[in-house]
Amino acid sequence: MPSSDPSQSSEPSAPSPSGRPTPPEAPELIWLRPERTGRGPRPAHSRESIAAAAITIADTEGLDAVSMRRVAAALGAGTMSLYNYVPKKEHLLDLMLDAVSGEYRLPPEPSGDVRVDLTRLGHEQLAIFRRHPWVAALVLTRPSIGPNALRYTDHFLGVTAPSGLAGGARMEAMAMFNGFICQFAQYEQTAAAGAKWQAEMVGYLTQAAMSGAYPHLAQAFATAGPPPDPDRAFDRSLDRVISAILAPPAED
Amino acid sequence: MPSSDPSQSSEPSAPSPSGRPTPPEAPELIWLRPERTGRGPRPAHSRESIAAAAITIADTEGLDAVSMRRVAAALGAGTMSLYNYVPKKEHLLDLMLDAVSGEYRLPPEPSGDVRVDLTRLGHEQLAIFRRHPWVAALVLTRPSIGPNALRYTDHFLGVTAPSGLAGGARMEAMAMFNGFICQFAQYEQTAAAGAKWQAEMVGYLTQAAMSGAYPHLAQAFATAGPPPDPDRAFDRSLDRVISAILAPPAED
DNA sequence: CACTTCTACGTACGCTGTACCTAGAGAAGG
DNA sequence: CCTTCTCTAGGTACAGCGTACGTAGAAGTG
Repeated sequence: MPSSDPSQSSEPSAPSPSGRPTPPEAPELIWLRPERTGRGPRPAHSRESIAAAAITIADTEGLDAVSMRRVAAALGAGTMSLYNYVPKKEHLLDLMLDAVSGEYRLPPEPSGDVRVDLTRLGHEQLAIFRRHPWVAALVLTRPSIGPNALRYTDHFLGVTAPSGLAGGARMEAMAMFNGFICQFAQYEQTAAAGAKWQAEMVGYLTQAAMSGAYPHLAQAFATAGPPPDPDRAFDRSLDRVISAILAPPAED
Repeated sequence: MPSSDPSQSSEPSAPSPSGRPTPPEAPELIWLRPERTGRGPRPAHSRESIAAAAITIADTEGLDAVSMRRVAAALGAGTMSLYNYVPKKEHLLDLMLDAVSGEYRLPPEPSGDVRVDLTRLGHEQLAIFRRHPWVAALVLTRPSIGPNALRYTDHFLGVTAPSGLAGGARMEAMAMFNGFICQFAQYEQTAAAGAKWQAEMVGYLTQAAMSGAYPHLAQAFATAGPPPDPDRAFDRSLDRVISAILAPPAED
């Protein structure tokens, strides 16, 4: 089928006539690139194994430790060999995120109570974020929707179907839902990262509150009780988010 | 006063007796470090001018272009001189974020209507995020509270004071409020970043929806109307967030 | 068989953050 | 005054990063 005349090409996207074939329009999205074309030798690795290796590194040593060299070494491959599987490092991150999204255990059928289903889903999401501390920060800055994330999306849409909200509204709802949980997890992570940082922060805040320059902050400090249990705080806020989601749309 | 006997030092935080004085406990938080100690020559730059230079670079060339060398060059200084002002690059980012927080124009008195005040505040925040496209991604991953951010916090607490919520609850409310706006801005940014990316994403999604593997996604696609105006979508979702915030706490 | 197309991977480049060191400026103590 | 001490300025250097490019060989296609 590629035997058409190569001489005339009005489009600038045509393959260059030079030595290297210059794959004409390699999609930016890695999910649109086939993992295997069938020609040539069989690859020694798979996207799955690559993602797993990278995730192991990120879990144990942090996301900064995930470099192309490091992952390649973990696979027993040369550094540049990785680029046969992953055109850019960003795509490696995409693979990692989607692999983590594969950890969701989604019940096959909605329970019938939207609140119950969403609460369950939220807890599962938080558990995943806690299991992989690097995920929250990554997903906040890099939205990427692989096959497993699509499964999650589909599940969310199914669970919220009885709410009476339209498709677009449920998409927005999912964005709010995920966003809240992500940020909660991210906050937990940074707080847990450095005890010294947290101690200094508390000192700085109290000092600021007592300086008189921030009266409402001082008042809030005074009326604030003991630091809340994170799990209870999560449940409380998640409840608010779910309520916000399920409220009937405003008639403006 | 520092003429006490240096021989015995029971505390491990004492300056080491070696040649270098080893600044005993430099705080990790840059806001706890004095900008100037009074000794030695006057610095040629200020935190403010450094932050301004870095912000200009980030605004025009993106956050990735903000490197220590680049900022130093913009200031007409040697690369390593920057480290006299900023112990680590992270702290430069802290300076940038707080400088941007200084752009808030906060009305001196609450209007009396909490919803109105919060809506106004949200719009101002979104405007800032749109003015500085790099801020959203940064603040999502790096919470840092400088003096200007404290002003904002204080304002928020003041505005929400009539809501009847306790101090801690209003802190959580602020986290949700800021988090939502941040994420909205961040989504806008990534969507605006690459038209090609967006086009591919749409193609990928529709293809996925039609594949039959994601029935609810397909259904949502079918019932979804035209892509909503971003400003209207923001207002709609912001309204929901404010409602969630102002709802009385659950009595569980 | 030849031909094409793939994989594997070494080398190399430009860039990053920053540890360390040397000068010299200028305030503080005698 | 001079000495001393602390600060600033900035050069050099290093380890590590992402990745462009080129080459060698394996595997599937005609």
